[in-house]
Amino acid sequence: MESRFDHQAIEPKIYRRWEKSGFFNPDKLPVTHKKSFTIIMPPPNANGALHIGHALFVTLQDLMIRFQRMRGRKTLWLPGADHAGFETQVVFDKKLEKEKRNRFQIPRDKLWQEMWEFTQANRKIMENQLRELGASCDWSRNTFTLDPKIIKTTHETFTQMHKDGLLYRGERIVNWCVKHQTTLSDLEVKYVEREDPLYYIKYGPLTLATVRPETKFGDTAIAVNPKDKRYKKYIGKEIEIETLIGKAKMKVIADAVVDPHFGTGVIKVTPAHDPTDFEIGQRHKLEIREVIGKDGRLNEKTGPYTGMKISEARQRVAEDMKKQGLLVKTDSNYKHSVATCYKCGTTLEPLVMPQWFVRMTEAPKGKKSLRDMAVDAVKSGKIELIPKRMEKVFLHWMKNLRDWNISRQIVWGIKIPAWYRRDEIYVGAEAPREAGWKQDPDVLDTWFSSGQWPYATLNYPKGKDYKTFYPTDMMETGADILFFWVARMIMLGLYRTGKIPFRNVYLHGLVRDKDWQKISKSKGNVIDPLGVAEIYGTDALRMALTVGNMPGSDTAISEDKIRGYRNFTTKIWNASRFVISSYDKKLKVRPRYTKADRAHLKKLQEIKKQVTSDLEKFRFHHAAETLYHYFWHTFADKIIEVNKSRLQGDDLADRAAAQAALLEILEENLKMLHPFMPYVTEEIWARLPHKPRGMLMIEKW
RNA sequence: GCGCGCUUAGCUCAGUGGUAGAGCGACUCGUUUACACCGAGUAGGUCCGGGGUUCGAUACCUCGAGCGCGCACCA
Repeated sequence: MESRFDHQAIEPKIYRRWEKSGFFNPDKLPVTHKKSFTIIMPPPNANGALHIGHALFVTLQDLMIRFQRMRGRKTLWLPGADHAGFETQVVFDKKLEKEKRNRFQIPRDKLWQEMWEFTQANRKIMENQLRELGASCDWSRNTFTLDPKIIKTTHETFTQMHKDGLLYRGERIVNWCVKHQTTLSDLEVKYVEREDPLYYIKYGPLTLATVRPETKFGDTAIAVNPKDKRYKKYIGKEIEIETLIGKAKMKVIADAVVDPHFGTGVIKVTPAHDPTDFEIGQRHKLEIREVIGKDGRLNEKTGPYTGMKISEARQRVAEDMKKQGLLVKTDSNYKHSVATCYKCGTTLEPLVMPQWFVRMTEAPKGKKSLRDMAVDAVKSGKIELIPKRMEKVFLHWMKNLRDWNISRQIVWGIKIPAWYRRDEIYVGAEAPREAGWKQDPDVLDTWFSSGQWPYATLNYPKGKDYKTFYPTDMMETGADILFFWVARMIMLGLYRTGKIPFRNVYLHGLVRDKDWQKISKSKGNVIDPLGVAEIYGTDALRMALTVGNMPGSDTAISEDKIRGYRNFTTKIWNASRFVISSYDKKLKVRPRYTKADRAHLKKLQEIKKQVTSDLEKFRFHHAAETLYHYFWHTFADKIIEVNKSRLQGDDLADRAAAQAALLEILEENLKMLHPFMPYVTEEIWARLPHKPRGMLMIEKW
């Protein structure tokens, strides 16, 4: 044996052996593997290379899968790739921008084709990277989120939800990104603190405070708090105001959302351009008067301000009001939070548009609401979140749920299976036969389809896989997509299949750099997992990502840490090399164990018990550390050292005992280390001084 | 505003109702054939602060401070 583990040469060979064995596929595992254990892989976005976060999920999921496979479970780890709707659209938009092109000038079919090719190319790269990271997933079941079966399931769900009254198309106020020219769900809104002028302006006899004077042309009422004595006499009356484009009459209404302590206690109500005002408008049946268009400019209802951008119009309106004596005062540094696009930071424009919404909190007849189904599943313990505290976060979010806008005005996604003709709506994958129906031009929020990933990939409802592997055992994913994805999977899974989609949810945190900085391209601290694996070995990277990584918490990684586990890889290699080379196969003497031998073997059993229990309880960081410490500082530093002389001794029975004990401890360590460090352990396993034996990968734990 | 966390050795973090541990880093010594990608050893902590429960708290409760995060219709 060489004195180093040559990971660059050996890793690819081992992966090929694993893949060729067929054992990644649960159907090809030995028949003794009966009870299933399933993880559906969160499909990585097919719009770029894998990053260190992906390496983390591969590490954790692969270690769970390998552990369970060795424990005799019929393990399925189903891989996939995500078309990642809006996210990919944004990436592709940037690519187009570099090429001095723009998606709004490219025909839909052509754009689709280009994006298809782009994502397929990325997929290939990604899948090979998953292999390099040692992922023992079943490539025969590899699925893309735009595969026909996924689209079919998604359309069926949409249709069924519509029938059940869980979906509606409504003119509601939505979050419009002027740059990306699409609406976003509430989750995709990022609120940022900002300082803006707060203008106190005269509305007839009243004065009110606003940060958006430019929307005044869309005002259709003035509101005060019903309990506010100052304004009681105005409630229900019409007052005359000066609008800058003529005089107008406006009704004063009372609504409890108005905070009497803010500003003057009076607000202007602009139902078309403010979420709160929209709701007030609904309650009081106010006219929705749109004065801002999708282009982010004021429209023809605004007289001289027509065509101006919002920011410009705001200044001009304020100036003009000042000229006319309508501006009472301005607070220049008013702090408030502004809704922005989570991708580009553009201030979102609340606009009223017809969109499809999922009813989250209202129950269809005789059934529970989507929210209640999910809340019950978690509260009852049918689904467990790891760490447990995430359940509180989950429930808190569920409490504040609102209806979910699933329409997106982009090209890249699954088309909404809805058809319109005059005032009629038809829902279904195919257009009705009669002429004149036009399909909804929008696509679905990507999370609507990925929310169905667990049962869609397993071919619900009739597939054999669905019957064998659903509900799945573990959903391992980032804590940052608990709401985006996990919550939706729980709700949609329960709705569609009547069963929970998974029993456990393990949530990992972010991988940060050694200075605890978030990793980003702009900071230049990106760690390429494949690059590090190339230098230090995949096993080292995997250990570095496992040790010290608690569920739900961020973790720090540094080159030093990875190097440390590369050294550990070398340690394993050399300790094994010593045990193997000093093992005398010809020695056919019955071993006579000493007290110390028995104590060592007993300790080994204790370690095994502890590691097993840690793995069962998802305490991977702890299991990894225990093994590291035991192998290095007990086995290598102590046990091997004290046995060196016995291996040369004349007492053959004692010599036999020493070499047998060392070999046994080594074998058990290799097994336990395998889920964490699959490559080096598999390679050593093949070199053990024994009759031909199978792969470590399916060795019994 | 509501909610969730974190605070332990220089750094990254474990951990337990009986006054503390690891890895990395620092320092000292060691070129003993498995391994210098090594070994032996040393230094370093009022376990954020106050109060409480307890025979005993770093650990449990409570208040507070600092930091981080999530949710929310602040006009």
